[in-house]
Amino acid sequence: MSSVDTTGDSRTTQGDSIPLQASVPALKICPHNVNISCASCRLNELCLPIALNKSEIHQLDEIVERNRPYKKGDHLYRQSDEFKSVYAVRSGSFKSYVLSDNGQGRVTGFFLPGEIIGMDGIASKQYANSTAALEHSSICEIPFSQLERLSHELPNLQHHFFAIMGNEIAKDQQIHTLLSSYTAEERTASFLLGLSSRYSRVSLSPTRFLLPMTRSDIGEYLGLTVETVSRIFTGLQKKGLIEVNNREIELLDINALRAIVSTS
Amino acid sequence: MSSVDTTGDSRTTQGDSIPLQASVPALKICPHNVNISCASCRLNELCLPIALNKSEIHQLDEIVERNRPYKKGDHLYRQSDEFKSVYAVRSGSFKSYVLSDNGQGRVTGFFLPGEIIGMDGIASKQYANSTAALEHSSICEIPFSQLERLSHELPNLQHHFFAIMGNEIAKDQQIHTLLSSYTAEERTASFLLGLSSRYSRVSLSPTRFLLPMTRSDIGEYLGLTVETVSRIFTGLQKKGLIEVNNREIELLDINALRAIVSTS
DNA sequence: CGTAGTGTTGAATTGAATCAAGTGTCGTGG
DNA sequence: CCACGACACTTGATTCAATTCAACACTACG
Repeated sequence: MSSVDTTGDSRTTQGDSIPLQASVPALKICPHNVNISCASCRLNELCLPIALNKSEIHQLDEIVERNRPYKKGDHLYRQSDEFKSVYAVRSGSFKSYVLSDNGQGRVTGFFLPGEIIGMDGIASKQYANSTAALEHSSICEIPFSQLERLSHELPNLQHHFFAIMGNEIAKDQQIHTLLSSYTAEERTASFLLGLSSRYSRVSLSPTRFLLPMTRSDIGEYLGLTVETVSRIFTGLQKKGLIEVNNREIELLDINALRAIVSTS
Repeated sequence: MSSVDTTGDSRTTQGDSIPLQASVPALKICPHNVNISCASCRLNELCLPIALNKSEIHQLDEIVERNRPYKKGDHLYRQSDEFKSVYAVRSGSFKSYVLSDNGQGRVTGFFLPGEIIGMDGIASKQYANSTAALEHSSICEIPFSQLERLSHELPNLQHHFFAIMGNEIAKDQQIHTLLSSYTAEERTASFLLGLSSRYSRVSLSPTRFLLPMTRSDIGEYLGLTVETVSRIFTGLQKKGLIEVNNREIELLDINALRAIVSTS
């Protein structure tokens, strides 16, 4: 299942007209290589293998399926599909969303390298949302029944997966607080700071990165309209806290952004 | 630990001046009995023991600590306390909340009998919120390290606890959608319907129950002010969809409430 | 019996949504 | 390589849902 092409970095620079990635540390993680193992994966310190020893990692490797890369817009799964696997992002990014009755979507999450997708399907045995690639991306698919079996054998893995799920729960509750009491500017600042720390987690710049999602995605995620997100961005720019050019963003004053968030 | 008093039902009717519980099926689950086992617990079909066989339930019983009942306002734990246990509500109800920097609280969840509290602390090893009893309540405390150990031994328990956590994740994401795109009326209707199905899950009336929380708690949970919650309640009452008397509520037209929710 | 907490209602204000009109950007096919 | 069309983004003017401010009623408890 996986001696596909290597696809390489054909699209690393997709979307920048300015020669940006030449002057600064990489703005992207790229290797969409399918012939990689957990043991050699650059993300193994923050993904599932964390806390596993060599032989355990090898066992994990056995159950991980590395599919061919996903193009922008390709779906990992759709709402109500039978739950089968969780997915670890290896490169690129994804968004999860639900379609409300009136047809318009609401984004429930964004996923960057090293993060786990699909845990919302565990209980009901079907996915509660749809998940699509925001750019050319690659994925490790982990069939859940096998993950359960292996967790049973490896207490470290069980412990770690409990922790991953607990982390998801804690994160979701922070968002609950964010949405229930923060203003548009506070939400947006918090969102940018969140992205910042997630990028720095995978050794990318915490102050300069490309937004893989549209303003509309951000708005749907934060409970705001596109227009408001746009206005807040230009507002923050005018205050000198950030610098936005299209999808490229630089956080000029992290502390001031933090101050905005903790106002609430 | 746990041959404390039995405390009984001293306060089952706390809060109702109208002789309500005489005329309808019990509005409350009451036994705050500490001398109960998972095997004999009325909630064992929906709490942790689900899917366990007799001998497995017995093993679970061994690690569960049944503390003395909690009075209204008593805390299970506080924000930043070291994470040690998860808790299953046996009777009564609880709320989780965080205090924002400016001092005012934000409710992150309500917990009814059979539901599990404290999973937000698993990843970071400390609780992300404080949790307090909303009324006289009783709890089963399950030390997490022991739950992990036992989960390792009992695949059924591991499977079920993954499901419980997955369910929490799915539920949190529904709230994300609720908060990011529903109007005040839609949120409130959805909240009432949610309570309704959770009460019916523990064999209480799905159409007539006592709200254990204040309007202010509801507002903080739904991202609304007290005044708005109050206005929405009276609005729904005027439309004939519900009947509210203080903390006592009756859902007169569930379908109409559902229609409000799915408008969005 | 009085006081603190809880809940209701009204009037004024406001933050974000909506409506509307544009500009900018990207990918496609000629 | 350029032109075209679709989509993404911005900005302004107006509207509206919910908050805020304010006053008051009810309830529960020591």
